[in-house]
Amino acid sequence: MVSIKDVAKLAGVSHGTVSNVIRGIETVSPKRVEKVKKAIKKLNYSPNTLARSLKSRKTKTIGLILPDILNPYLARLGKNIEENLFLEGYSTILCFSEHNTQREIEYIESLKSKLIDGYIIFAAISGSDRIYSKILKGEKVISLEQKLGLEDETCLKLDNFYAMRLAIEHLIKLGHRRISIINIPLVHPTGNERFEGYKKILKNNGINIDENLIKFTKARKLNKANDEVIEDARKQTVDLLNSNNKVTAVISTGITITIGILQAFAQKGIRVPEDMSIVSFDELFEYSSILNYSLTKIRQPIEKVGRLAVDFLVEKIKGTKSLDSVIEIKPEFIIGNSVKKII
Amino acid sequence: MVSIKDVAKLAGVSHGTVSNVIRGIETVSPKRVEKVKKAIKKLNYSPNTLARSLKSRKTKTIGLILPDILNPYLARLGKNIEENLFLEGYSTILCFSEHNTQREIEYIESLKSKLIDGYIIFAAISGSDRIYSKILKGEKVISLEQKLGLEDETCLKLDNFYAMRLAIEHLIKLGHRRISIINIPLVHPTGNERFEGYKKILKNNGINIDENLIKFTKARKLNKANDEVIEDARKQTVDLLNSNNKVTAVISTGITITIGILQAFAQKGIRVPEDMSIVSFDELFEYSSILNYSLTKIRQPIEKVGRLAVDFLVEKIKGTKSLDSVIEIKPEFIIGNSVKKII
DNA sequence: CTGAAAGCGCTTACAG
DNA sequence: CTGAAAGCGCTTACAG
Repeated sequence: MVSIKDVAKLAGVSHGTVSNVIRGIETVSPKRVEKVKKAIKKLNYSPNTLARSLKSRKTKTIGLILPDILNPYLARLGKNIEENLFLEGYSTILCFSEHNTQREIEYIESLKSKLIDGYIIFAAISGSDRIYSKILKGEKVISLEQKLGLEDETCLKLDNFYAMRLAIEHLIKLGHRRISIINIPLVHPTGNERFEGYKKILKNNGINIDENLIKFTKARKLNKANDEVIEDARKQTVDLLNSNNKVTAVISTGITITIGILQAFAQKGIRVPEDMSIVSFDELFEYSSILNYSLTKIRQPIEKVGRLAVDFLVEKIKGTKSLDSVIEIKPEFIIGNSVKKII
Repeated sequence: MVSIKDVAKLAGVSHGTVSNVIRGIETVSPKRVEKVKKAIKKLNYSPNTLARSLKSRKTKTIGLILPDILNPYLARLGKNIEENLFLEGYSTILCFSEHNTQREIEYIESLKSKLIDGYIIFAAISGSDRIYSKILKGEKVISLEQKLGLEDETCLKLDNFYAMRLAIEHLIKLGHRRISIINIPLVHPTGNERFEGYKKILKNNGINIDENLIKFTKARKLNKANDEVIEDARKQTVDLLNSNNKVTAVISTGITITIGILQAFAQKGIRVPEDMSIVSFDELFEYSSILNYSLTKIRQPIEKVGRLAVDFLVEKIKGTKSLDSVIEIKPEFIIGNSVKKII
């Protein structure tokens, strides 16, 4: 491997000077810059990032931790973040926690020993674990969807209350009052917020809460696959449909749940929107074209979240700006034709 | 940051001894091992991987380059590889080339300067570019799906001829003779192999090639989105359906194409399998449950490919084994009910 | 403007 | 069995 010394020798200068040329330090005379550049080209030299990082304490590498990559929302978010980091000159070490906090810890330990410059973390289950504030002490962190409870943390999350309001008020406007929810487990902060929103907004609109219309998928066990969540959602929906409760609309709190709901509908011969209306958090993207109707949905602005996460992290690393601790992102509401007008 | 010297001081030994303890060198006396371990725990010391790598020339980091992550096949493959690498103690730097060779090159250059231990590469467009053999000279590389033309390279790819034979012979057995193909562009080696297989196997079965039944999606432009491929496939399928050619079955050579085909079917009111049969390379995974029939498909054994890719790469890095240059993987053939029996 | 030198935090022969 | 020392390939004051 060709080192800075080889370049220095060929160019007839000290290796400190070569370093200065590479780093664009202005003090080097034009002739020497020329000679060094020629030598670099001739030797096809590229600096050893490891050595550079050892001294400079910057690795230009970011750790991105996501629960998984099969969920299309997470896949797009991950892709978007990686892309933005690339544009900012950072490499991304991507880690999939498989919704497993223990694994997440292992990843973080490994990343720490690599001296990465910062973290973007979509936490596995519950960010309330105090463990994060210990192992991530002093690190630059952007958290997504849920806070980790760090001292200096910026969290980007959906405004779940607002999102739920969009969904429910749309349904009410079209005449629905028997509105079911298939919800993420409450141990998950997102599940909790969406559920609280559901109850409060119904109340605000003078609709009583009916326990029979409220269903939950089970909390994820370690390594619980998306397939199991789908199956949970399917079962809960079948339960819902089997009981005599006059439900006219279902709110799905996540795309994996939506898939389970649609399975149940298919199984019970329920047509959308003729027999049942549905509003979904998140979306099917390419796959949506397989349906013969378009889903009314709450769209998370992935591009915006990805861009903000990277911008904020870069600012944090540079130390140029102090930031709010929680930034709530407003969703878009996309009206398809999966909701029937019943008045 | 606490360094090996701090540990040495606290333990009252030289830092070389600390290093030996950490690396599990047997020559250190038990008492000192004890003292060092205590000091490490007390200081919460973890070695600086950068410094270690600088000397040892091993970074325990692998670069994984994929065209994108939204394609569900690639997402699963990526996840699987990352998981296997994690189990082997490697971190994964994941790079999405966006089907763009230029970007791929930039990624490789960046990874090289990070002195990563090896590469797993699913090349963007055509691996025939001589550029790879230059920039990857001397690196440990496993290529997926298509060869890069390196001196010492192990390539894992689907046995496309065999896969196509399974598809066509199944169709023929059920009475189909007017079999269309919607194909990946021929510039892509995979597209070429599948198309050659299509022609040869039809011929072997005494069926003449009919140009009217052969359609291609357009070659990807830089950053061409999956949506555009879907749209290409939809258009080609509509063309196919609009011409009077008595087609009874369609072979899709990839899942993105399949989505476009299904869009066209929906648009033209074509029911599967009543009005048209379909066999698809790759699968819809979770999304398949949205369809009211199950797709007959060629399933790539993702777990096997992921496992093999990592095993082979680890062996390559250790230099323990010399490997074949191309390893062809047999697919599974999953019979659903998207093919109608017409005899 | 330039080079010699110290140092980043490790690993790794080697002398004792 | 142990420690002193060289060295990995850089960066970064600092003296001249």
